[in-house]
Amino acid sequence: MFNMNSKINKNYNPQEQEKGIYEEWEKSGAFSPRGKGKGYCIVMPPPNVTGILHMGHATMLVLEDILIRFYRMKGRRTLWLPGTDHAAIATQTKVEKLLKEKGLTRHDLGREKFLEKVRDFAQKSHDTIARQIKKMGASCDWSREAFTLDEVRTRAVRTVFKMMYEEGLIYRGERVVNWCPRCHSTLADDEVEYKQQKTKLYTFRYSPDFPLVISTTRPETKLGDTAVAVNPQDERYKKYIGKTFKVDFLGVPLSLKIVADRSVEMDFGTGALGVTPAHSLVDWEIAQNNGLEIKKVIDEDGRIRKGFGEFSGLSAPEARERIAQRLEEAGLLLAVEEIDNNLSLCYRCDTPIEPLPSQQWFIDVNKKIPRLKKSIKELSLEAVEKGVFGRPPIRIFPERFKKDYFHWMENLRDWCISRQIWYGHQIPVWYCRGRDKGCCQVGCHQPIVSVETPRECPVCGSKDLVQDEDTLDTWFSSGLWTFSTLAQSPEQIKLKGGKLVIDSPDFRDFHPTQVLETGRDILFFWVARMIIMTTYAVEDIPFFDVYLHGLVLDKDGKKMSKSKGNVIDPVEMTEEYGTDATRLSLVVGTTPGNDFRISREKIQSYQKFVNKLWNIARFILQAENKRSGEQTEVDNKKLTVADKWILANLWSVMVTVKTALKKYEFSSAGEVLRRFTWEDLADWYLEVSKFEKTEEKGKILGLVLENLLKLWHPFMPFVTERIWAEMGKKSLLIEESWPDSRDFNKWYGYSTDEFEKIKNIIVAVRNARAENKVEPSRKIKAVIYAGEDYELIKAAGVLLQNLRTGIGELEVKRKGTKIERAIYIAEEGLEIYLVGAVDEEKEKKRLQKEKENLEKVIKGIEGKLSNNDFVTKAPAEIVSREKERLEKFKTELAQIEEKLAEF
RNA sequence: GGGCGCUUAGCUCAGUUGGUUAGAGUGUUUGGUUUACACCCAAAAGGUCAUAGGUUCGAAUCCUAUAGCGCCCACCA
Repeated sequence: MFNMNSKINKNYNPQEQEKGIYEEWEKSGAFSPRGKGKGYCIVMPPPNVTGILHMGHATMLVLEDILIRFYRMKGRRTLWLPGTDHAAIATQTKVEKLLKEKGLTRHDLGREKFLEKVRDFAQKSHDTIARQIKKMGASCDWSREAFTLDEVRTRAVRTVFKMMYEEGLIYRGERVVNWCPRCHSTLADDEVEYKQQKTKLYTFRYSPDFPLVISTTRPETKLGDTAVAVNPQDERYKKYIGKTFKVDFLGVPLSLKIVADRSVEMDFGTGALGVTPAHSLVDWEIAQNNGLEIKKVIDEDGRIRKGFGEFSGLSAPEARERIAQRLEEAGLLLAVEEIDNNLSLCYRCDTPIEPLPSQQWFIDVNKKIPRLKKSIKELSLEAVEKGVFGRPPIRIFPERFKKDYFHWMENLRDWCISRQIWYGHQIPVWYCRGRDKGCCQVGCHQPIVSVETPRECPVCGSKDLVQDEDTLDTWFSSGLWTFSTLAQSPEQIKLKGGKLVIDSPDFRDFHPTQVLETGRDILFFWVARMIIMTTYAVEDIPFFDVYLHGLVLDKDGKKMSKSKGNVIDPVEMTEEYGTDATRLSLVVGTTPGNDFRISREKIQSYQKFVNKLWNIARFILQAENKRSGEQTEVDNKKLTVADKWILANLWSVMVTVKTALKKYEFSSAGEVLRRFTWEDLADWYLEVSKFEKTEEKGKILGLVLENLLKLWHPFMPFVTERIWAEMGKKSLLIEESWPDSRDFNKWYGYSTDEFEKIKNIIVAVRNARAENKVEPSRKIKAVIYAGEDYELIKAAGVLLQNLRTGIGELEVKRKGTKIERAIYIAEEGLEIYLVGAVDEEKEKKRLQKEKENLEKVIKGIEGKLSNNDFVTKAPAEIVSREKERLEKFKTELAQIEEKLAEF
């Protein structure tokens, strides 16, 4: 057993405990699925191997660990499968930056050498990340750890690629793509970022004889215009539609067709749009619809290509200047104005994007899959809308994100999956360079798509094959994550009856996975793509539920970023305040899907809580004066009102926590537990137990602690496990079973009212003393006229005297006469006099305040009850409750008024 | 331009299907070496629930509009 001290320290020290406890868990095998229960699986969103863990990762780990520990304790056969993502572009960029410091580029090293460097870096990152995941207490099954780029996952990637290719969903084509001239790679639509900025809008004529005037922010691309588009409704231009004009644009001949397109806005600029099919996504589509010629002006380095007169060879910005200047000289430039514009930037390096036509691989999202008679888009929409393959619809928490999902999916365009970088899954396509049979000339580009690396061309038998240089978009491989991780070896991944089959025990036990938990910013990047890939390939949903957490912001509500220097490192926090405190701070007080702030102060406050729990345990273990592991039955007949109260409350906490966790309401579960622990247990019941010494107390305290530790364990695994050991338990808490409220149903029947009454009296006495400024050390005499509650108050005398009320002598009667010159409390239908300590001025003030309070409430209730509509229309139960309350307050008011009359 | 979220105590946030005098943490004030904890205990102050309408017997909660803040999507040539 780990680090057991004979003496229990006053303060809990997480640093001394956590490592040993984690090792103990790992050794026990508790992280691996066990038993025969129903499978419950979460596949961990794989952190990128680009460096270290951040608060977002920590949040993900904590939420998932809570679910996993909860369901594990509930007896499910639980698997949490960890892994990392190679994050192609991000990782490659990181390494390129490191090289740049030495004045090198990846081309200086060559593909193989460079990849070696990247793999090295990735391995180091991975090791750091794995260590950090453990530090957070994540109870995931390391024996099944996966990597998006390992052998098994590669097999899955290639197999799905081949399927898609053979079903005609993957095609290679020329399209306008987002091109980063710096990275020399394409970017997916959602990898493009926009920045608001001022740009010049040039309004000009192509040539003196051309009838239309157009506006543009990018004159340099106008060299490639092949049409001018106008709105079909536009009266000004209707007469030109369909005509073609030959013009001389600053020495470059253009042939411009006038076409109609609804996307052209009549009131923007001149209402006429110069169409540049090669360098604008919108224009490309107009060109497709009208069969226009595509003329490429800018090359992959961002320079003007040959054949454009004096402009060839210039960079795009240079060409822009030059053209503006020439237009002005020729008197064709009519206006230049500043407008707000969104500049497209590469999300990795902030370089302006150059839309370019280029040969890329795409997934067709609208083509019907022959096997399923539906398109990828239809399938993915249905999976959330009404369910597919006999599964219920995928549930998204919080539900509002469903709308975002639908909107995104409905507007999804063909997915460009090729990237011009080296790190990642190289596209499993080979081209034959054999010349012997004349069929496979260089450039014939008849692709060979294969899972295994092919040895020879199936057509000509040539062995001179070359693999496509490009790699796949990183989301292609992470899109397969929920099922690719459930294969243990490449051989288990097969094609059967057209669909992909994972022939493994894990897949049978754990797919579909239960819930995909991740940051709300990843919904489109990843969650949507998993739904696409899984429904397509394995004909099933990847998960039943999606839970999205918000972004972690700094204490000023700003996004954390290295450049702002406001990053709080989660691991550093665990070292400073303990992992349990860090975990709580990421869970309690947050709302699903909403961003939340984190600060040292917040974590610190939970550190205090952890310590509080530690001391609660310390007290209970001392009070019991034994650390017996075993619990004995409590004798129900010997319970006091306080005993019943704590047990009944514990019962309802059990139920609340269970229901909340099942609905992913982490925060409210934690809140309920915190309240019970600190207020009910520590502030009240433990205090009671110091004075109300009954035979059953020790047993009850032990029972409460034991169950409380179980309920807290998913949230604070370390400290609870440690206390569990202190209790002398032989087993590990992680392996214990969740308290089933049904086993404690008798507690449900216990009334809490009596002890609540005692509590209220005690609070009222403390308050009255404080308001009268009675010195704390001064004992006073109390006389209580208890009426029907005589027995109850009599029995609770020891509590009334000891729980910080400063009551020395206590006299309890059924009724009696008024006592003058005493502090007077009318509470719970009782009359309480604190004798000999009254400060007339203060007491008068206090009673006055009481009176005003009561009058306000009474007025409110009377208002309600005098309203005929309320009495007739509100539920009878509400009305009678109000009546009762009115009675009670009126009695109290009368008592206080009578007392006030003395002054 | 389209959509979403937020606006509740000085600060950070809860507030489940409308129903006691709207809660917590933190901060503030007052007072406490009380044999688990000063990382503690007790008490208190502090809110026209953004604004204006509406629905309802009853609204922080449902509806409409407005304002401010934040985010997402689309993108304007």
